[in-house]
Amino acid sequence: MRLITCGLPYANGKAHIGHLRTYIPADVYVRYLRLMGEKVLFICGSDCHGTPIVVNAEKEGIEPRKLVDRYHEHFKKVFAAVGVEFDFFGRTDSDYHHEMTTNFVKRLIDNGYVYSKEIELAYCPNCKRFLPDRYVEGICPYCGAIARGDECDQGCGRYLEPGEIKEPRCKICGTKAEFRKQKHYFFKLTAFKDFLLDYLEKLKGTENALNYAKQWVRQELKDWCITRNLEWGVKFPGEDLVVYVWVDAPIGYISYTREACKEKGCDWEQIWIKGVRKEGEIRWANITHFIGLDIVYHHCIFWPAMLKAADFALPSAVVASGMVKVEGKTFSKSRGYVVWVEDDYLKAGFDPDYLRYYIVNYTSHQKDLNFSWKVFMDKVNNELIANLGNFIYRVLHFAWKNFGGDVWDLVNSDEVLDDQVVEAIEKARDEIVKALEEWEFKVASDAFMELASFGNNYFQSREPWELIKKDRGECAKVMANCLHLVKALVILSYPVLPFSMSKVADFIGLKDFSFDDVSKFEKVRVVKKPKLPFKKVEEEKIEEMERIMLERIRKAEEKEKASKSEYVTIDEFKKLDIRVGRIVKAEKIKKSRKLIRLEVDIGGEVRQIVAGIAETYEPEELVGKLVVVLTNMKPAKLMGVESQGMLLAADVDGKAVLLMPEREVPPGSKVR
RNA sequence: GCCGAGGUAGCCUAGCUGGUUGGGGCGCCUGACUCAUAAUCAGGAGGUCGGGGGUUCGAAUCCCCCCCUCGGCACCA
Repeated sequence: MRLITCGLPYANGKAHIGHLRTYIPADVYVRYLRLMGEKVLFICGSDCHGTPIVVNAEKEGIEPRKLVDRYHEHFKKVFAAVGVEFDFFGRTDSDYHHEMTTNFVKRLIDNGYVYSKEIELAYCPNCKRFLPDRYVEGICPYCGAIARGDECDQGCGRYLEPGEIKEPRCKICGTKAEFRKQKHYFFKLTAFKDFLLDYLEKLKGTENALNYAKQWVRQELKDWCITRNLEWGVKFPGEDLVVYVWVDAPIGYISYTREACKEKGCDWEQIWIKGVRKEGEIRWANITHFIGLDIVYHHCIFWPAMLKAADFALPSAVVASGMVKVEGKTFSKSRGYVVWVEDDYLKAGFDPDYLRYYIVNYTSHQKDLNFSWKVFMDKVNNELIANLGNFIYRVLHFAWKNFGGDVWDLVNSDEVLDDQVVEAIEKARDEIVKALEEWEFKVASDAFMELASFGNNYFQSREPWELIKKDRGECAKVMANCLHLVKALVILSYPVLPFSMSKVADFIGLKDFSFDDVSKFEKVRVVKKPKLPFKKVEEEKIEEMERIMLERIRKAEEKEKASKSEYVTIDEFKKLDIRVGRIVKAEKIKKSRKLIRLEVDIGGEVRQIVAGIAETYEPEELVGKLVVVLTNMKPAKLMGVESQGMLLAADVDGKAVLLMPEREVPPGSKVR
């Protein structure tokens, strides 16, 4: 039994075209393997833990599980709708997964690969808890931008070590966080450097994944903190901590396999523990991981090290899909360059097979894929329909109309197939088999498109529409060849186009087919009135989709503008010259209710400042006090008196309460 | 900055252990045909193979420099 997995979708948002770039090729691959007679288990499931889910659930005021329920069901629905058929689709917040993870972690501990260490972590005194990952917000010590979690994602992009972030604040309540020591657990990743170097040399898969991983391992590995301060997650044995989500998520592959095996009656330990063969230090399992480029590190480094440490067998291949672009621009949910599978694609009524074909056929699996509605329409109408669909339909329709679907009465069944037809079919099949070995799904799909093209050529050059008038027998012979081609095309393209080809298979009474049937001689008949296998994509519909996308991009731009003006960059903040000053003189401005005229020493210079604080303060009590002054405020006249600065004060029900330094400082001290 | 992957006609690409006129598909132009979802078939136009230098009898293919795009640079799910 061979295991194929897909990276677990994070149950924190809806499915978009970026997800499908991994799942659809994986599904295509599995369907091909099955047609070739391999026994395959295809599993996946939701990744349900981690801080983003907890943070978002908190924002919505619901339990994390509720949030997870929502997206878990969403993904299940979307996968079914686009024909990605997993044997099992689990979730990591299930009991079976928790049990598996706990046992796995215990094995890591028992084998001596886990140790504890005290580290300093941000702690919110208000919420009375440690702030893991995305719970902290602060200032990047390198560039001064606002940093989120342990990453300066708005500014320099650097990763921040625990304790490095300046002015940490709790993301939930906004309280200033403090650093407190706490014991955490680390996985001895460094112990696996040589092992990983060896493993990565032998691991199969796409180069984009393997090269990255090798480069990382050659540089420097660090031990890996595998615990977090959260309620939501798998409990770390004996502590009030949960295991880091990236520890428990891949273990999902194992727990889902076990559940799938319960249903299918196979042996999960055979797959994950015994493996298929041993080669030096490595015990290989027959497992292929399909993932996105963003999680190569976890699958090629953490994961094999964990498996090795826990005494499991190791995956044999990691296949990483390239990035997705939308209308030529880098994929971005926040900027509107996104195609939501359900809302944009499925609800608009497009055939899922079209998207499958586009994703598989646009370019090599490893390269960037650009999704454009215009290109989508062109590919579907000009390639899928004009070539493949047209050939199938013209053959079925012709045979049905002129022969009632059965051409065999007029054909001597032996020697009826043309050599060139047989050759073309075998060539296409061989190319597909070879392409799949290299995970080149475009090459595979090009092969059956080329066969369809051959079919059109064959049909055109034999002119059955002329033959039918002169020689029905000859015409039947040509059609026998064409029907043979249709059967081959149905089988060879079925993995990419399962919905449409199932329908076509039905027209010719083809059931339970496999690659062996591709070149096998059978008397193919049209058993029911054929219908068009594909419906054309309408130009108006595409224009509508483009409008929707443009509108979304426009809205995103507006939103970004708005949010930008809400934030102040450090440079903008630096423009403000804020200093501590000592009030040397204070008097009420006559005829005013609120204004007090002050003379403030801001370090060698005395400024006249008018402040609206008379409702809260008497002039007498102000003299001698230290206050905070914005000194480069544009001067303005109030009640005829010029104010050359502004006192900073808290607004309490419309009344000013002055900010004062917490201890004696020299006037002129800069505030920052 | 460092590392990786790329830059081949409007678009997607093959070729890259150097060797006859750089292949194919989509689009475009012309013609043919009508069984077919104006589908199909034949023919054609279109490329200084990112730029520069070098090695060689000969380079898209090897070496050097530069430019551009995308991604990664780790405890972020």
